[in-house]
Amino acid sequence: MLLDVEEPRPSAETTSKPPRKQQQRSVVTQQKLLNAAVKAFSEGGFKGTSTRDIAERAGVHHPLITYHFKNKGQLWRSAVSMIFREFNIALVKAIAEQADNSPRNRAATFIRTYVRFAHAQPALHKIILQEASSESERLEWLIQNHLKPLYDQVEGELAGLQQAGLAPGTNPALLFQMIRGCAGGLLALSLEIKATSGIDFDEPGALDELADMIIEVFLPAPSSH
Amino acid sequence: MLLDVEEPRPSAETTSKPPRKQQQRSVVTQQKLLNAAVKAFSEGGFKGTSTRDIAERAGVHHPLITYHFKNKGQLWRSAVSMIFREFNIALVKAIAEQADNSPRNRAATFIRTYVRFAHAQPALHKIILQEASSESERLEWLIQNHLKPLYDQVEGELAGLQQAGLAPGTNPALLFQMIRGCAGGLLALSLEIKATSGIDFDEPGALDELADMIIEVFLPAPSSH
DNA sequence: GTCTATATTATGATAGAC
DNA sequence: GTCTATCATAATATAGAC
Repeated sequence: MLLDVEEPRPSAETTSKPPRKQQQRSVVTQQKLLNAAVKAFSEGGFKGTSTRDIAERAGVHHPLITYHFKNKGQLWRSAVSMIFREFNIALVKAIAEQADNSPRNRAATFIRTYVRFAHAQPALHKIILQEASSESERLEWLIQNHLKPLYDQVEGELAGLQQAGLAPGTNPALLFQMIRGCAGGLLALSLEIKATSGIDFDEPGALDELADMIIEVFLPAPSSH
Repeated sequence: MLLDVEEPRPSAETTSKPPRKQQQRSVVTQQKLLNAAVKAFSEGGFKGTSTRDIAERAGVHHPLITYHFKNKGQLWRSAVSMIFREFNIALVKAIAEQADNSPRNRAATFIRTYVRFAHAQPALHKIILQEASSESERLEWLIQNHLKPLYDQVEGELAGLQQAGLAPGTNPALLFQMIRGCAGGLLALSLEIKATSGIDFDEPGALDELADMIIEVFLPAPSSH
């Protein structure tokens, strides 16, 4: 059966029907396809990526994409939702684990988490870059389901920081976008940046250097060490 | 005949042969194709853009692409070289026209010029974003022919600013990339940024607000007004 | 310099055997 | 749930008429 990752069917506990064991086996195939799709779409964009390429990367026959995800567009949505879900989990976890829960420290934690995640999963930002280049149904879907909720979540925090004199500028929206561009945006360009300016974000310490500099520049608060 | 935009043949004045009038007429077609290619490639990436689409946008029959540019890859290179040439012209002009030629003012002029150009010609940065997502011959060519020369040109300036205490951080490469990400990177995402955070870079003053904030954040020097 | 026609391959999606 | 075979379309590129 077709499994829609966006709206999973009710679990066996909540239905009177017995669970279908065949679905559980297919989860492996779906995961392989999703991982391959994330990588392929982030590299080639939606139009520039063929379903055959995704199937090859996953080590799966290409008609299985239609079987599990109905079509190319649904596979793309499922793949995008997966990486945003992982990012949100990482973010919630990092915020929960921090000792000092002051506004400035929450912002610093957000930046460090964003930088680390964008390095571990550069597809998060690469896919945004690929899709934001022109109007499309996919871009609208991406904004409405993932980017706008994330922005709304952070905006209030930044405005508070600015009013407290802990962040520069007067436009919190602009401040957020600049931080995002310096964190995720730079990590998405790491291939080019390594070649032009010699910065290798894979080297130990490079990620922390970037995060520290972003914090130094955008949150020039009293020293915390 | 096939005209290579990268290495134009010598002008009629420098050769003993008479000028070919047919070539002069074909320049119009080539220019239409180049303009269409810049737009199409910046929106869909290389793989995601078809030569038929480019020909349609240019209002030209698609076999003419092969005729004028040999193949899709050569058309891409010619289009990219065109926008970088325009950018370099704008940059040289802006630096030459400024009154105060101090290092800090040169940097500020660079930022303002970059922001304005990235808004007028978002393809400059969009094409970089599209290509930097994965390794390819095109990315290597882009780095070697355009990105590395531009970086080398700016690096020394920034290191000087940092040593004079006029710019934050210790890594001039990182500083350059962050400025680039905040300027060109944000303008390339203007569709998404408008939808998520309401910033419209087409509105009067929005570009100056961005440039001012970049200068405020990255060049926190004595006030110049 | 411009056009039509076409060769060849790649792509998204489906049908039906197992 | 998995596979082979296949269809219809779109892609890059070329050949050759005008």
